[in-house]
Amino acid sequence: MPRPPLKPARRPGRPTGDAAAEVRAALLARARELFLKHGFADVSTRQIAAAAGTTSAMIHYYYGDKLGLYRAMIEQAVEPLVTSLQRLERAEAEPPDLDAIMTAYMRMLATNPWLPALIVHEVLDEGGRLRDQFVEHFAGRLAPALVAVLRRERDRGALRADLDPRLAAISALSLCIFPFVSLPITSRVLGFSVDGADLERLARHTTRLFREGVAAAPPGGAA
Amino acid sequence: MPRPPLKPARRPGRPTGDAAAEVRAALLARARELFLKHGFADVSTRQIAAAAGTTSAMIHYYYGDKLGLYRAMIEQAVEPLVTSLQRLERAEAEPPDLDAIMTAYMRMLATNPWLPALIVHEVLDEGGRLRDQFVEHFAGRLAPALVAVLRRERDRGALRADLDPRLAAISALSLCIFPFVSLPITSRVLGFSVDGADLERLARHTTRLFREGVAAAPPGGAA
DNA sequence: CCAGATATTAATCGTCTGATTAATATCTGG
DNA sequence: CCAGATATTAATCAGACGATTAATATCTGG
Repeated sequence: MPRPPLKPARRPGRPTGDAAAEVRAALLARARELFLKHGFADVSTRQIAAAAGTTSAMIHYYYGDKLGLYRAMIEQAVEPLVTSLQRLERAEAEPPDLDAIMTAYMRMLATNPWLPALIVHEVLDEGGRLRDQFVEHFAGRLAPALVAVLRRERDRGALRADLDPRLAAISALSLCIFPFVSLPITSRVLGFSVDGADLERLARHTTRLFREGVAAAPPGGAA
Repeated sequence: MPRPPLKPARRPGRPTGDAAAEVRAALLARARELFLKHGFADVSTRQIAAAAGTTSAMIHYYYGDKLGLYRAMIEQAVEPLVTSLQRLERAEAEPPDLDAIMTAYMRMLATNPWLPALIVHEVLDEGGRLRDQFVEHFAGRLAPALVAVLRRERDRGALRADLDPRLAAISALSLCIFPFVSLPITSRVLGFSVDGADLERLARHTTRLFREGVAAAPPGGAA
C-alpha cells in the first residue's frame, strides 16, 4: 500500500554545501552530551536528533541504529584511555616513576572530563555496556602492571616490607580516580574543583600522601 | 464500552492466607535485585512482577506506580547510611579516632553490598535520582565534618602543617569508598575480595597508608 | 545536462511500556 | 451468613520508542 502524498508542503532533499559531515558530527556531539548526562536508555533518538537539528532517520542513515551511534561516541570518548595506556606500557621497562604515572593519569582525567562520567556509567555501574571491554583492554593490563611495579619497588626496599602490592595498587587507583568520579558531589559539598592550578595541587597532594603512606621507614616507629 | 468477558477461563480473586504481605515483600526484593543490576529505566514493571510471581497491576495496587516501588526500595537500601551517619555525628564531639571512623565506614560498605552499587547508580552517575538527597542528607554533613576533624588535628600538630584538610578528606573518602565501588572490576583483574578477613586486611592497610601519608613527621626528611 | 548517487523530510509501523479497569474470588466483621 | 473490604487476574489503553520507507531535493561525474 503506497502512502498517498497527502500534503506536498514538505521539502526534503539533499542540502547545499558539505552539511552532511556536519550533521554526522553534530549527532555524535549531542549524543555524547546526552548519553553521558542521562544514560543510554533515558535518551531517545528523537531527542538526540532534535538537539542536532535533524531527524532520527539520520541516525539510522549514518550509524545504522541507536547502538551504532553509541558505539561511535564510545570510540571517540575512550581514545584518550588507550593512548595513555600505550604510553604507560612503553614506560614500563624504564625505572618506574610512580609520582609521574599517577600525575599523568590524573591529568588525563582532568583533561577529558567526560571520561569519569563514562567510567561511572559504563564500567562501574552494574549493567554497564563497556565493562567487559574495559576489563579486557584496559584494567586487565594496567592493574597487574601496577602491582608488578609496586612489588618490585617493595622487594628492592623502596617500600615497606610488609606492604601488600595488590592493596597498594587499589589504594593508588582509588586516590587517582575517585576524586574525579566524585567531583559532582565534592564540588557541591566541599567546593572542590580540578581546574588549572587546583589539579596540580591535587596531584602533588595525592602523590605525596601515597608516597609517604607506603614508604619504607615508618616515622618514629609508632604502632 | 464495557468489555465482554470473552474467556471465563481466568481465575482472579483474593488468595488464601496472608499472601498479600508476601507479594508486597517479594516485589520489593525483586525490584532491588533488578534495579541495582540493570538500572531503573532498563527494568519494566512486568519483569519485576514476573520475577515476584505476580502481575504489574500489583505494583500499582501496592506502590502507586513504578517510581513508588523504586522509592520504597531506596528507603530500605539507604537505611544503613543514615544510621552510620548518626553514629558518626554522635562521636564528633569526642576525640576523633580517624582509623576507627574509616574502618567503620568500610565495614558498613562491606556489610551492605548493595550500597556501593546504589551509590554508583543513583549518586555518582549523572542523572542519578538520589544525588540531591544524598548531597543534602549525607555527603553535605559527612564531608564538612571530616574536613573539620582533619583541620583540628592538623592545627594541634598531629598532621603535617602544610596538609590541605579538604584534599585530605577527599583522599580519605577515596581510599574508603573506591575499593568497594570498583570491586566488580578489581575482583576480575586482581582477584580482589572483601570477604571476612580480607576486609580487615584492607582496613588495616588503608588506615595505615592514610595515617602515615598525612603524618606530621616525614620519614628521613626526603622532600 | 542529465542520470545516478547522496542526503533529507515526514509519515508510518510494530512493539513495548507504564498505567488503568472490569471482573472475580476470597477473606472478615457484624 | 452475608455484605462489604480486600486482593488478584486478564484485558486493554494511550503514548513513546526504535526503526523503516516513500517521496523528494540537491549534488556530481561522465
